[in-house]
This record gives sequence, structure tokens and C-alpha cells, in this order.
Amino acid sequence: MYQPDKIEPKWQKKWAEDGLYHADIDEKKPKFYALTMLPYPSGDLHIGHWYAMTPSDARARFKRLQGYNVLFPIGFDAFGLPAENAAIAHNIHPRKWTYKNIENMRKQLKSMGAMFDWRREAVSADPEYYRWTQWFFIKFFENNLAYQKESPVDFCPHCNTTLAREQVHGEDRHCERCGTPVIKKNLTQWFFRTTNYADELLDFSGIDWPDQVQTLQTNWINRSEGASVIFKTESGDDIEVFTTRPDTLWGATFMVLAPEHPLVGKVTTQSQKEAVAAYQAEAKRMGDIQREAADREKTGVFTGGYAINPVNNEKIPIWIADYVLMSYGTGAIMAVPAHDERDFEFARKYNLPVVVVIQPPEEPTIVSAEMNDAVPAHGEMVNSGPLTGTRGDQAFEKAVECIQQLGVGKKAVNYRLHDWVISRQRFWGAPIPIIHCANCGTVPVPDESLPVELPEDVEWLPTGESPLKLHPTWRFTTCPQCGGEAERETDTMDTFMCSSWYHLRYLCPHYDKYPFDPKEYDYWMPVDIYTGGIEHATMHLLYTRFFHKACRDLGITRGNEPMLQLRNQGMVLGEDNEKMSKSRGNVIAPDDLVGAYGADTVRAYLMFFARWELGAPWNSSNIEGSARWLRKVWYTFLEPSDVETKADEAITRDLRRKVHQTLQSITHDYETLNFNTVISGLMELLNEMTTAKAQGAFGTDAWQEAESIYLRMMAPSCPHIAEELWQRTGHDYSIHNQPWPKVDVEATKEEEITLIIQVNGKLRDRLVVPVNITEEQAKAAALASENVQNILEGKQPKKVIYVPGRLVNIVA
RNA sequence: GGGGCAGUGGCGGAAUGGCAGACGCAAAGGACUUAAAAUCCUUCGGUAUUAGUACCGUGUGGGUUCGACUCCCACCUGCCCUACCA
Repeated sequence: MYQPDKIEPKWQKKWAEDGLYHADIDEKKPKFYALTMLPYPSGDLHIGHWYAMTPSDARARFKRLQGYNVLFPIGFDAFGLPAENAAIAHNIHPRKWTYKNIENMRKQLKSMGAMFDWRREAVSADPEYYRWTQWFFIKFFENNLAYQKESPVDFCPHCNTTLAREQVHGEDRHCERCGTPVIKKNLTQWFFRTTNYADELLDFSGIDWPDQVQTLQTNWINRSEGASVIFKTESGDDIEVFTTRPDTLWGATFMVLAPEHPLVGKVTTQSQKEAVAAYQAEAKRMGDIQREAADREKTGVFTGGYAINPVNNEKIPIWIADYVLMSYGTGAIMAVPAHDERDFEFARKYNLPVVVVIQPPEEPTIVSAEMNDAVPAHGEMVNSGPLTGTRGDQAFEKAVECIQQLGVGKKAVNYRLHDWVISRQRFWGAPIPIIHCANCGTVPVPDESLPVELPEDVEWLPTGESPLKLHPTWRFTTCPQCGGEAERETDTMDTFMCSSWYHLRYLCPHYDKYPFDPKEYDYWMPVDIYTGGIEHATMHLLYTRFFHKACRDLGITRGNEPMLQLRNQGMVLGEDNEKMSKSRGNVIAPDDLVGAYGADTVRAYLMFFARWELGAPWNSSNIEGSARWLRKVWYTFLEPSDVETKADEAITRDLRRKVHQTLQSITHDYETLNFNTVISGLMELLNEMTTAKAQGAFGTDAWQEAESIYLRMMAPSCPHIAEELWQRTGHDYSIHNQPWPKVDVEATKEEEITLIIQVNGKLRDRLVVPVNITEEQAKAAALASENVQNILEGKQPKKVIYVPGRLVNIVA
């Protein structure tokens, strides 16, 4: 009887004792670095982890059987907020909470039976790990890739921390963790110069990443080409704007500043002060709630100030409006109401002038007073001084030339991508290794003093401030340069910093001379396949690419990309077709499933029940099918047949054909990560084998071959039962060290084929014919078919199409 | 508003432009059993038909093609992402 609860722990123990999955440098073998996104140690492994990891494990195991030296490591992204929230709630040190969770999750991870090389486990909260996170920070700092700047940042008043832009969600701009609406706060923050690499990050050549991820990253970076133009104001200040349409400059009839723009105070006249201040206050309040909803009616207030349009010297009013965002471009725009919908809507509402500067030739002249929409985008330039008469496709360049000659602007590229804010006002993260000295300024902690360790004796005060700020001895130190009194930086690093390089730490988690052993790097990098959820497209996956490129330029890493191939799995939803969550009560616990069915069944079901990249809702009764399959494999292979063995040639030939055909398709399906058809292919082959067994094939050479190939095809997906059956059918330990079987192409060939006979594309007959039938014979046979004759009614066919080995289509 | 993904039986899903519904679940009937579990066999898209079989059928409407679930265009629905990006 198949008893997974007996065999699974047994083999897991044996594999661990033998170090079966230890991956060491072996120059004789081609390497394969298979990486799955490292989990956050929340305390409990959920079905989503299984869905991400076990098919990835199957793929890695498949590569191993194919003869690759496969590295498939695991670790924990162990810094972060939940630990700190637990600390505050239960008065327990985040380290204790985190490491207790890790211990539990290790046990759960081991129950998967995955081929993780546990010697290489890396935990980002270990001092021996974050010592190097700090080292990277210093390298970036020393090479002008890290800098400090006062900046308005999104701040969650509940979590009391700064959030990266992508951690702010939804229309109401709430914190991704606790849902509290975020506020803007001016703080001195540490930044990385990700925008230095914006253009390079748009280049995906040489990597095989899903189009969807490429699109998400491209949109996130949002490169736009245009011009920056300086507008002089009556108050004497210059206002810089970015525009993608410098050709419409002559149609700029007013300017709009974001309410937070630093020059608002300067340009506002005495009489407008009150109205402007009121609007700013309202924007600040709204901004946190619903200001950015695009379909809101536009609002704004005149500042009383005027600017000069630099190309035609027209005096144009300066307004403030919340549809202009401080976070994009320069926080100021030139408004061209005739040709921009947003500006048009605003101009009509506040009776601002609309000047048409684009007119398609051969169309009625556009009269601004009669316009209902901002149109058109392209045509011939009118009312545009020296540009008047210019064709639309030349206007951009000519306008840029013009503003350059006037010295009021130049061509410019703008990105939505911002520099990465990496500082967090929290305790449970890698401390930023900087010392602030009154004499020497910001001084990096010397290498020999790393890591800057987090203190153990900490306490959380209700103010929500980081305990590092309040710690009596940790914060105050001496300057490494002048020896004078100095203070440590109390901010810690964004955890995305830790996860930007963990694939390097896996190479040698205990190496103490460098973040990684160069020998290991040379052998294993780059990552050959990276698997994980798509939700990291604009965060982790962008950061890790930036990190790698920055390190490349510092001579630390090589090559342009860290991960050659990326594949994303879908999501397992609850049985109610909703996202799994504790509050909905639709959570499926993998531990329970393993207890009821065994890991192999859970693995098989997760691979079988949906296309991996799409995911699907969980179904409790469908898993019975996978359980039944494994039971059936068990007794089909082990229980002797009650039919006498007879090596009938037709039977063994059919069996071998099916075996090698299946091997062919399953090899392809593993390669392309079509796990569902891997399992269905195995089920189908088992059905064939059952038939063959009933016909007396059990015990024949062909049967032995089928068995041996079957188990090896099954081994990546269901490693325990495959190992057990491999042993019980008399093979040597371990199946996971066997070579992937070779397809016998001769055996896959059919002797007879079913020829499809169509008339006008409709199926009319099926003819079983020899595989080597000639075109003439096939056509003749088709025309001779009774069904065909009945339809043709004696008429001559217009045309007969023959697809060798497949069909004949008669066009009547 | 923009972008992406998806739409095939009661359900999850198969199908290099060439037999639609593989494989599995559920359901129904039967075998085995004192009974249950497990296992095995049969049926299982719709309509018509005693039957062979015929017709219809992959969200909707067009197109390309000898032939379309598959390619192209438009639309509808659902989900996800994004959102005044100057």
C-alpha cells in the first residue's frame, strides 16, 4: 500500500544525510543556477509558497537529470515591518520573533522534498549577511551612487515609516501594509541613483523575460522625450517646465504650478495670498485622500502672478492646480489649452485664453471659441511666429532649435522613475553604516568596523520612533576620521536592498572576505532561471537589475543582467474564487494537505490543476485525482499481474511507442514549464500501461524499460514515490542521480495513421492507412470514400489538398 | 482614461493553422463487498434519430485561408496592473 507518510520522511532524511542535493563547483559539468524568490519569514508557509516553489523545484530537478550541475538555493528575507509590529505588540525582540518563524518555516520547507542545498541558506538579518549589505551601501556611497537629500516622502503615520512610491497603493494612496492613508513629510533621506540607469533598464535585449514584466518596467520608468523650458516671472524667479510638445509653446496661454511648488509663495500676489493658501491647505488634505483621481473635475486658483512666454513675450497668468503633480517633471507646466485636454478643461472652467497653433491643412479653420475639445495633436503650425507654416513632423525639432537659440531651453528627457529612497525610519533593517560628524560630515563606517550591528537591548516607546534613536549607547560614537564625538545614522535600509543581491550571497553565505567568493561567482552566475510572482515587477525585479548594473560599473559583478530567464507563476485562489486571506476564511494550509495526502500528491496537484503562469482557484475534490494517480502508479508497478506474461510483439511495440512518444512530449513540457501537461502525460501513459499489463506485458523487457523511463519522468515532480519505486523495482539509489532517458525515435514512429478526410474543410471520413502512403494513393483513397462520393454527387472536385500524414481536403 | 491577461462541457483544463473537449474532477448506472472505504467497468457538449449517422457548437460580429479555438480587425464580459505622467 502507498503510504506517503512513511516513505516521504524516510527519503528526506536519507537525502539530507547523503548530501544528495549539495551543489559544488564541478568544471566537468555544465552549471545551472535555478533561483526561486526567497520567502519572508512570516511564520507559516502558505499554499502560494508551495505553488511558487515546488514546480520550480521540479524544473530544477529536471535540469539535474539532464546532466546539469544544478544549484537551487533557499533563504529568508528576514528584515522588515511585521517583525517590528510583533515586537511592539508582544514586547518581543524582532530577532527572536523572526528566527523562531524561520525555524518553523525551515521545517515546512523541508516537507516539500525540494532539492534545496541547505548549506547555502542565507538569512538577510544575520550579521554575517548584512555586514555585506552595508559594504555595498558604502561602495555606492563612495562612488556617488548614494546620496542624501531632503525630500517630501510618502510617510505612513500608522507604521511611522517612510514608504517607497510603489508601496503606496490605490486611489486614496494608502500604505500597502496597514491601509492607512499616507501623508507627505519632508525628511532627509538616503537615495540611490537609479535614474542614472533608467535608459539601460529599458533595454531587455539578451534576457528572456515575460513581455508583461518588460511592459510593466517600461511603463514604470516612463521615459519621455521633450524639452525643458525656462519661463521668467514678474517676481523675478525662473520657472522650469518639462514639455513633450515644445512645438506648441506659442499656444501656451497660462502656467500651472503644483500646489506644493516651492515658488508658489514667491509668485503669489498680496490679494491672492488667502485664496492660494486655502487651496494649498485643501490640496494637502485632499492629496492624501483623493486628489489623484483622474476623472475629478479640475480645480485651481490664480496666484495673481504672471510669467513671460519666452517665445512670444506674452504675459501669461500663473495658476496653481492639483492636477499638476510635484512628483513628476518639475512640478510646473506650460498650459496649451488648444491642444491638451487637461489644459483645455481647465481653461474653459476659468475662462482662460485658448490659442490654436496647430491646423491640419485642407480642413476648416479651427476657431478657438467654438472648440469643444482640445484638438488636433498634429497638423501645420499656425500663430507660431517663426514656426508658422512648419509641417507637424518637423515642428518639434524646429521648436527645440528655436528655444535653444533664444537660450530659454533645451532638449530634455524626463522619466517617471525616481531615485530609490532606501532609508527607513525603522529598527529592524540593516543599519545604514554612516557616522555623522560635526567636523567631517557624513563618514562611512570603516570596513573593519562592519557590521554595524543592531543592539539587543532595545525598547519601543509609544512615540513610534525607532529604538535606535533612543538607544543610549548605540547612537553615540566617535568619528572614525577625527575621533571626535559623532552620531550614527539611525535609519536602516529598505529590505529591497537586502534582496537585490541575495542570489550572490547564496553562492557562499559564510564567506567573510567579500560578499561572495569570486570562484563561486565565476562558476554559477548569472542566474539561469528565476521564478516568482509578478507582483515584484516594478520593485524587486527592477531594483535587482539596477543593483547588478551599478555593481558591474564598480567592477564587482560582470555582465549586464543578473537573471537570464524569468518566469512568473499565477496565483492559487480560494475555493470561492477570491484571493486567499485569513479574514475571508478561505485559506488552504499546505501542512494539512501534506498530512492528508503526502507531499508528492500536493506537488502533483499543484502542477496539474492549472497552467502554472495563470493559476486557478483551489478545488478540494480535484486533488483526489492526483492522489488516485499516485496510488495507481504504486500498484501498477508493484503488484504482480494476474495475466500470464507474454511478450507479444504487437503489445510491446505499442507500449514502447507510447513510452517514447510520451518521453518526447514530457521532455519538451518540462523544458517549457508546462507542468500541467507533464502530469497529464504521465497519467495517460499509466492508462496505456494498465492496458498493456492486462494484455500480459508485465515483466517483459518493454515493461521494464517503460517502468524505468516512467519513474525518471516522474522523479522531478514526485521525488519521494519515484525514489521508493525505483528502489523497489530493483534499481540502484538514487533515481535523482540518473541520466534523463533518451528518446528512441524509431520506436515513436507509427506504422499506420488515421487520415482525416475533409470536404470543404468539414470532416467526412477517417481512413486508416499505412504511414508511407503516397500522395496519389491518399487522394485516390479519399475520393473513393463512400461519404465523399455521396457529398460530391458525381461532380468533379475543384482542388484536392494533401497534408502528408494528416489529411486530405477536397474542395468541391 | 491607459496597459496587460483571459473567455472552450456541470467544473479545472488539452489541442506546431488540420479529428475540438486529451488528462482529471464531479455526476449517473453497474461490478466487487454483509456494509463502507478502496478498486474496476460503462455513460457523460447540445439537438434530432431505433441505429448507422446528420446538424449545431470554443464570448459576439466581420476578415484572411482549401481549412480558424488558434492569425488579423472591431466589439462585449471578467480579472489584474496603472492612473491628470505635462
